[in-house]
Amino acid sequence: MKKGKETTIYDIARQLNISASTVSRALQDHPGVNKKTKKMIDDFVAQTSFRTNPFASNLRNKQTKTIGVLVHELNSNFITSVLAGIEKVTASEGFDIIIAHSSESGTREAANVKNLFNKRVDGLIASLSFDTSNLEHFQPFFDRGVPVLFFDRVEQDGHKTVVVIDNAKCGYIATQHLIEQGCKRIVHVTSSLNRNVYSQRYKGYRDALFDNGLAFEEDLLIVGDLTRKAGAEAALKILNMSPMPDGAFITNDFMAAVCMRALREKGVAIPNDIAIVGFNNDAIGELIEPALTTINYPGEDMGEIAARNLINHIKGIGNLEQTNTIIVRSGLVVRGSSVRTTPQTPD
Amino acid sequence: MKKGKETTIYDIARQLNISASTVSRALQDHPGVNKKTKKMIDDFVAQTSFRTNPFASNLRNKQTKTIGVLVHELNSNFITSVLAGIEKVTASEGFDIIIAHSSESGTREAANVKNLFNKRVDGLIASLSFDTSNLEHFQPFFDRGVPVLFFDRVEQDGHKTVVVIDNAKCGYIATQHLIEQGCKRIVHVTSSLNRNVYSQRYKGYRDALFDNGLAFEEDLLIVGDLTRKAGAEAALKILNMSPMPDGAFITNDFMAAVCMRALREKGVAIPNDIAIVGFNNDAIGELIEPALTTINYPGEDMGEIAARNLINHIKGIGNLEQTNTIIVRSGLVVRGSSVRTTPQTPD
DNA sequence: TGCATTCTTTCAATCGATTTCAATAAAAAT
DNA sequence: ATTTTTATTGAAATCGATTGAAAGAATGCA
Repeated sequence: MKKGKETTIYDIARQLNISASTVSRALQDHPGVNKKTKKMIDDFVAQTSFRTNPFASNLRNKQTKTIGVLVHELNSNFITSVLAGIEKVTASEGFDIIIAHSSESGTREAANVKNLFNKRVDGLIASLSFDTSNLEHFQPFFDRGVPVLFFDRVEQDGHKTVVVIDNAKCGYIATQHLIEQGCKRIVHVTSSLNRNVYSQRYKGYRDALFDNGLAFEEDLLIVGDLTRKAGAEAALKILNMSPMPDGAFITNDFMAAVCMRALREKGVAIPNDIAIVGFNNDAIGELIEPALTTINYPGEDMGEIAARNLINHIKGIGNLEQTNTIIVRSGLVVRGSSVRTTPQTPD
Repeated sequence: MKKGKETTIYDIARQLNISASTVSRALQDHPGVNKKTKKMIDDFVAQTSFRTNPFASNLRNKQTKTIGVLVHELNSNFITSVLAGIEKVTASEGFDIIIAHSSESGTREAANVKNLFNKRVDGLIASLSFDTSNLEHFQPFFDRGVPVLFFDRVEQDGHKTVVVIDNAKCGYIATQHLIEQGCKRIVHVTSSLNRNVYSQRYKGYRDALFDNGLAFEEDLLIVGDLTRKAGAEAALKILNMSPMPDGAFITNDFMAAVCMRALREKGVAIPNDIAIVGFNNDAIGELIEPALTTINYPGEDMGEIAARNLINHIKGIGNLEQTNTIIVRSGLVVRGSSVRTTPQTPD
């Protein structure tokens, strides 16, 4: 049984005394094949272990039926949800996905992009790494007309098709919510403001402060990466502020959880001393104490929408170049970490 | 710039007035090519946008440089770590991975296996779904001699190559630890005992009880799936037991976290009323209160080891058929959820 | 100088599926 | 009965890279 020759359409043709062309056509349900002939071929194929050779076929067709997915990191709830969404659509359309992750490094991202290009994916879905500053490395795709669709972490130049949530609005809602809980001094813990997601949330935060007549202070902005260490440092900074802030909008649930734990260990009461809102609606939010108020960020939907649009473009239904920005709905999920249980003392 | 013709080695050959064979050999660093010729070709290629056509190449070589990864679910910290480990190795070896997930369904698993087979992956790394009861659907791989390596969730028939941790030992250690903390009635919350990982952990649990002279009672075994709902139900069962157990070994950190939260909401003190040990060392364990004692389960290492062995087999270095079982080290991580802070009253 | 040896390069076949064009057979129309 | 359509099928070229065998060029040796 080991490593025998693969059956090919020629083998089938020979054994049925017909030509390979007919076999090929029959297998593709080409209309111009006699029903009886097709049945004969189908029956025969069902008995043998024939599997079509995708390389021969791709070589002719110049289509790979594969799309590349480039993400900044695999170890996050959000990303795996997106992948699940993408997978759902691609699988049903008979496309494979090749997943590459950049570990937040622009260099690795560029290498991955090049690799996916060489593998001749029919399209690309990408979320940019932390320190990606331009899209030069995507140029081969653009030049060759291979569709690229960005999601979540995107460039804000407005010339590319992107699938995002309204980060500014979410930032605004989160901050507004804290203000409504009586918070007057709200810190914002976030990451590199060069990335659209973070700069937009920051913008929303600033706008909400402004609209409510609250002053913004530089000190209230804490920028770090998204590691556990950064979360702990943020907590430390918050503790050392005086007066201590009474609210925190943290750009990521994991960071928020780390922060909360550190603060609580120092005896800070949440939400009464400081109310907290996270971002992402990760599973973790419901398991920590108090449960975390957060922005629901529909990863699976984003994945589905991205994949659907890309595949439609590839298939010639719809056109990515017409669609510029697809905004996925998102919203606030209120839980214990932000809802004050005792009345606030006025200043 | 759009969709121009791809450059091929024939184009290169024509423009340099040499034959395509020479170009092909030069690009593969074949020794029998004159240094000057090679340099000329390399220089030329560097200027053009040539990229080799992997389909033509695969068609000849009958190698896809792709390995399939079949997992039961994407939405877990453990699995993404495994994927990261696999990706690390495969990327450095120039292999692509195609990821498929079965959503814990045996039917989808079979469909995915078939698909990966048709895509002609050079090898397969798989973790079985929940309700997979036999390996029939892998038969095409076995028949054709395509290497398959199972990890974590495996069949226990001993004829396949597997990468696992010593689940029985881990179950034993976890239980022993609880006993050393003074626990006398220890529940075990787990999942389908048809899966090796859970049955082995259960075995370890039983052995530890036995070795310490503690009786096992059917009631102390709670079997469910790994959802949040199942976690909440388990907590309810525990609450309704009388006398209430004083220890819990839960097969998964997420479930443990859900359980803990539910118990605490009912006023149960952890670890003093009930000490808890989880399994997996997910990030969540350090963020909940109290922090969760757990078994460290090195996903990334398993991924790396699996990929390394598979690729070595494919490359003819080493042979999977000689290696039967690879056991990855693992161990207990003690945190607050299991360490009693007040002395236990004797019975 | 003549012949053997080593280096390079080319020729041509191959991998397997697809598709254009032509050929044949069968059915329909005149 | 003959011509025109229509339905099926087949022959052969094509996609692009690879490789064994053969030819050609360059070098060594007597």
